Amino acid sequence: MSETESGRNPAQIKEVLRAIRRITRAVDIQSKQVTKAVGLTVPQLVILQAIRDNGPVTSKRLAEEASLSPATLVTILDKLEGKGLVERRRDSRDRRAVYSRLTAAGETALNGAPPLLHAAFSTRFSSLPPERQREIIAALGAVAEMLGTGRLDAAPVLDGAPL
Amino acid sequence: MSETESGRNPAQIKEVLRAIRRITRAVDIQSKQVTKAVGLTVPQLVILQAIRDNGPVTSKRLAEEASLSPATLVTILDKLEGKGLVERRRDSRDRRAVYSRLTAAGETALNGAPPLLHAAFSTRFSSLPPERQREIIAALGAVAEMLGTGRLDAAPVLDGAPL
DNA sequence: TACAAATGATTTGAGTTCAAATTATATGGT
DNA sequence: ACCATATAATTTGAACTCAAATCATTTGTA
Repeated sequence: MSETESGRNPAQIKEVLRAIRRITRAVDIQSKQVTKAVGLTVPQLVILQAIRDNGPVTSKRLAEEASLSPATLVTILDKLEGKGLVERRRDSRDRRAVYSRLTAAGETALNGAPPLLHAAFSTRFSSLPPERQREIIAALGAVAEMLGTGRLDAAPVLDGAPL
Repeated sequence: MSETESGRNPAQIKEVLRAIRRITRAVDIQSKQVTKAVGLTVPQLVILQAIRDNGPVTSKRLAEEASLSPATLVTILDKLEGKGLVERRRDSRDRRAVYSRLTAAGETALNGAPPLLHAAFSTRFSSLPPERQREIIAALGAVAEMLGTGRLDAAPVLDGAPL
């Protein structure tokens, strides 16, 4: 079945789509498991981390940081605020902007949180040769790029791993 | 801190997670665009294709084929049946099983459907050297494998190794 | 000054996704 | 035959996701 056609190759494209679906599903399932274990979903943990790592930060920036739409971000922030893990406050200078910061409870929750990707994945991935790890990350990044995510400030992603 | 070789490399893992989020987002956005253009979402199209390619087929098989949970599959099948593109019928021998098939309208809809991944992606991906294409597909597959083979069972994600 | 355009956050509406519980049917063991 | 277990589909409940519309505020321009 190995025809090496140089033009469009729908079969290859289909493979890509298929792999993406498998990855998405695996992540979803993992997310449910984490949720059951810690009471926080993966997106919630991601945002919590982003707030911790960036200090008081606007919603706009958080959305970019986490590759989420503003709409999605707000719903997650609503949940986190509802749980008392995050505090939102309007900037007094520019009253359109809203800054989020962790509460003490938020810090605590984050410290007790599990790794965001399945432990088994971490183990397997870490046991690959560093070179292979870089290849995989580069490939994922390339796919994201080609899919048009480009939009973002793409610079920092490619530290010494040229495609 | 020199954590060069202690095994785990959180930074790399984080890169992977980040890339996956970007891919997921790109696919979501693409899906919305397709929906607006065709009136069918990407998952709906995927299932439609799977039915066409597999003939009358059980829900269980469809779920596996598309890497979706049974629950998700049913809701999509509900939508497709509601639109008159798919027909479900119980097997008379094994009355637990339900077979889906395309209606004439379903065939038509599928013939007019656009490629499932953004045209821009197809162009870019197809213009890569075949070898690079294979590399990327292999990398995606490897990630799916490492994530998915979760084989669940007993993998308590406890011991609070924080991220 | 006044008013339009831009910006930031939010709400609304529709869809997807999963686990867990439920319903219906089949199969295997006693 | 009878009942326990297994299998297939479905329902239920809770999150996530986005685009588009909306509200509030700021900035730029006539």
